[in-house]
This record gives sequence, C-alpha cells and structure tokens, in this order.
Amino acid sequence: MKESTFKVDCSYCPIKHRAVCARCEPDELEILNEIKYYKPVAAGETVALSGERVDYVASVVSGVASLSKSLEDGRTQMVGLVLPSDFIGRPGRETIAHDVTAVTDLTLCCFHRKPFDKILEELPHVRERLLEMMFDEMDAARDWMLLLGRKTAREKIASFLVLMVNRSTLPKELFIAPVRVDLPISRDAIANFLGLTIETVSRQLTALRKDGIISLEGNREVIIPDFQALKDEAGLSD
Amino acid sequence: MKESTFKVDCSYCPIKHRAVCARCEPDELEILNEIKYYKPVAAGETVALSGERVDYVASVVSGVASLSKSLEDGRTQMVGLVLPSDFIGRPGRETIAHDVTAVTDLTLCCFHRKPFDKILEELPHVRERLLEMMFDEMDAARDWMLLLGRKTAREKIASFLVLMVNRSTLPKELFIAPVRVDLPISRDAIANFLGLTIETVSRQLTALRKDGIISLEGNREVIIPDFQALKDEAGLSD
DNA sequence: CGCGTGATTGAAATTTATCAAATCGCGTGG
DNA sequence: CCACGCGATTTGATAAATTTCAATCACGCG
Repeated sequence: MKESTFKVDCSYCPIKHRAVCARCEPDELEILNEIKYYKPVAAGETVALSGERVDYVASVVSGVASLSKSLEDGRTQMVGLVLPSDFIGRPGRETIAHDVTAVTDLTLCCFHRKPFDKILEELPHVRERLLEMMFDEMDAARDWMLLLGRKTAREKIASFLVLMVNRSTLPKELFIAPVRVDLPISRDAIANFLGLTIETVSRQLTALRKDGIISLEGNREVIIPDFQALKDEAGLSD
Repeated sequence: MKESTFKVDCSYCPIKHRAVCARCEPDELEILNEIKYYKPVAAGETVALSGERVDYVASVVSGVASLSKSLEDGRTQMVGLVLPSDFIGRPGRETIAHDVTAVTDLTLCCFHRKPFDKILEELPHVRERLLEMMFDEMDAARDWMLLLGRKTAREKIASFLVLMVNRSTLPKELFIAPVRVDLPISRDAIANFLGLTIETVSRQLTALRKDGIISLEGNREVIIPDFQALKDEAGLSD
C-alpha cells in the first residue's frame, strides 16, 4: 500500500484544540510536526486488522472510523466510534487487538511509532493529554457497556440517536426544535454498534417514527421534534 | 466516615510490581509514601456512588471491588471488576460516573486527590504506568463489549470462567488438569457482570456441568477437567 | 429502465427474562 | 452435635424480546 501522504501546517489544523497535541507549546508542536505525515483513507477501506502490526499511531483529522472485534463465526461488535480529534493506536505496543475501518473518507495525522514513543517520554503535555483522552474514552466505554448489557432495543436506538445529536450539534442549537442529525453510519454499522441485528434496528426506528418521537428523511437523516422526549426513551444516563 | 486508616511500608507491598507505583525509583516511592494511607473496607460496603465527590484515588492492595452503573428502574450492569494492583479513581476530576462496591473485604492504598494530581505532573514514572494501565483496561473493556453485545448466554458464562482462571491461576498450572477456580463473586454479581439474569447464569452453569465441561463444588468453586474444552465454549478471543 | 445495494416488513423460531416454587448451603442457638 | 431458619441458588413453566429466514420495497446509477 503506497498511498500519497503529505504534511500540512499545524496552525490550520481543525482539531488542534482537542487532539492529543492540544496542550502543546509551540516548540513541542514543532517536534511533533517533524515526524507527522497526513494519510488519506477512502471510505470502506480497512486501516488495520486485529493482530496486525501497525507502525504508527494517529489522530483523526476528518471523517469517521470504527473499531470492531469479531468472533470466528462472523458476529461482530463495534467497540469504538472514532471521530475527528480522536486518537488511534496504542503507544508502546506493536499490534492492535481490533479492526480499524474507515466509515467515511478519512484523513489521518500519523506519527511513526518509535519516534512517538520517544516523544511521549519527552513531552509531558502530550502524555498528559493522552491520559486524559484515555480516561474519557474509558468513561464512554462504560456507558456503552451499560447500553449493551442492559438496555432494550428501543432504548439502544434512542441512546444512539441522543449520542449522535450530542456529538454533532451545538448545545445551544438544542433549544431550537426540531433537531436534525445526519447519521454517519449505515444500518448495518448501527446494528454492530448496538449489539443488534439490522432488522431490529430498522424495526425500532420505524416504531419510534410511528410513535412520533422522530421522523426519517432518506436513510441517513433523522429529525427530532422534541429532544427531551427522545432522551426519555433512552433510559437516561446519556 | 471515620474509619481507621494507617500506613504500611512499601517494601512489603504485595502489589508493588504491578500497581501504579510499579515503575517508581526509591525517591519517587518516598514521595508517594508520604501522601498515602491505607483504608480497609468491609465486604458489601459501598466505596463511592456515581456522581459523588471523591477526594482520593487508590490502588487495591487486596480484595475485589466492582464498578457498576444503573438505570433508574434498577437494572444494573457491572462495568469493571477491580482486582489487587488495579487503580480506582480518575485524576483531575472530582466526581466519578459509576458506583464502586467492595465485593470482598478490601484494603485500599489511598492518595488524596490534590497531592496525587501534583505527583502525576512531577513523577513521570507514575504517569507512564498509569497510562499503560488505562490502555490495558481499555483493551479489557473492548473484549467485554464484544461479550455483552454478541455472545450467547453459554458463551458469556464460559468466557467468564476462562477469565477467572486466567486471573487467578499461574500459566504453568494450566497444564496440570483439572484446574480449580474460586469464584470471587456471587451469582447475582456474575449476572450483573455478564448482562444476564441470575436464573440464566444458574441454568447455563448447570448446562455446562451436565455437558461435562465443568463441575461445581459448593457455590463458589468450579473444577475444569479440560481447560481447552471450556475455552472452545467461550467463542475464543479470550 | 432495469439492476443492485441497502432498508423495511412479515412470519416463525429461538433465546432469554419473568414469575413462582422448591431446594441447598451454611451459620446459629439449643 | 444437630435441628432450624434465612438468604442464595436452582429448577420449572410461561411470557416477552430479539433473531432468523424470507420476501418486498426504495432509491441512485449506469
């Protein structure tokens, strides 16, 4: 695989305030800048497979990726939804334990593993920010476990929609009903996210529509007339 | 809450090789030692509730604790099983997002939040080790999500038993069949761990027993004549 | 305009939960 | 040392939720 890679000035970076480099001083940024390279990935492409050796870690600059794990018979569960500014990879370890797939077209800001490991030792602000991001991810994972283990199909769908709204809509926009969300992933991916089948996802979406909680426009757009009503369906905690 | 707290010399610490302080130099240990205090917690007691302010973080020295989250109607999902050497709490944040309960009698090695936050900034080896532990926890959480979202009840039980064996048995002991494990938690806790009901847990244990995969001795002891056979039931990946 | 992929709908099967009752394990007091 | 009692566990019958299998529908594209 020899795709075109390139480099872009950090000062224009859309994720500079939230990514792993967010806390860096200019001189630290310069050091990171030297080892970084951009890498585009087309939607649907596999970034890495479970067990594979990956010689870089990366920040997602734009696009959506998914992390997933599978059983031998093909059942798969998404275990991470990776949005812009999120970090991919594990410093200090060569292999990964899950598949990474580009859900949409993706731009990665990659760092070769070796130099990045060294940077982690030398730049406290990177290590600090990475630790904080891991804690946030852990909190999200725990919410997700509650969803997977205990929520009903309807609650799962509602929770998912609430999550999508929270991630894509500015807080103040929530006061102007109705809210619109664009789903970044297919029904199949939603099913893998929620531990359901495609059919159940579809059925629950129509059920919510028939109950007036949402309306659907095309396959990827959801309109929510009353966000609170949707949250009530989600079993709270989101 | 005014329990007896006390302090113990780090050199006798049973978890010194795996805890958050594992990488510390003697002088770093000394700094940690100054702010630490031991705290015993009785089995069944609540260590902290979701949303509560907690003014310390801690390592588990001995015993087992659980992290769990609940929906308003009482459905509960365990989101973490905390064993000796594991770390509890989130530096840099005052409140926690899940309940923490002592499953067995517990000894905690606590650090007041404020000084610990400062130590995180000053002692690179603590920060480094904590980051590594978080990555491990994240990996475990992702395996757990696959289990919750996609495994059948039987596979969940088998996976749980495999996990218990791996955590409590030395690798070389696995070659000497049969393997014995002591379950650290009740059926109810197992159900909360696996996203099942008590009844299903009980039924699947009986089913595995009838199929000759395990045998049960009392309520807390499991004997596994053929560990590989059990792993086969777990759907691998564990 | 037909094809193909993704989504929806329907009917039946399966898994797991729920409700109810019996039994077990174990510590306690006689 | 043993009967008693209580909580934990197991077992049974039934109900509910979700999956599975099958068919149809919708829409973008060549």
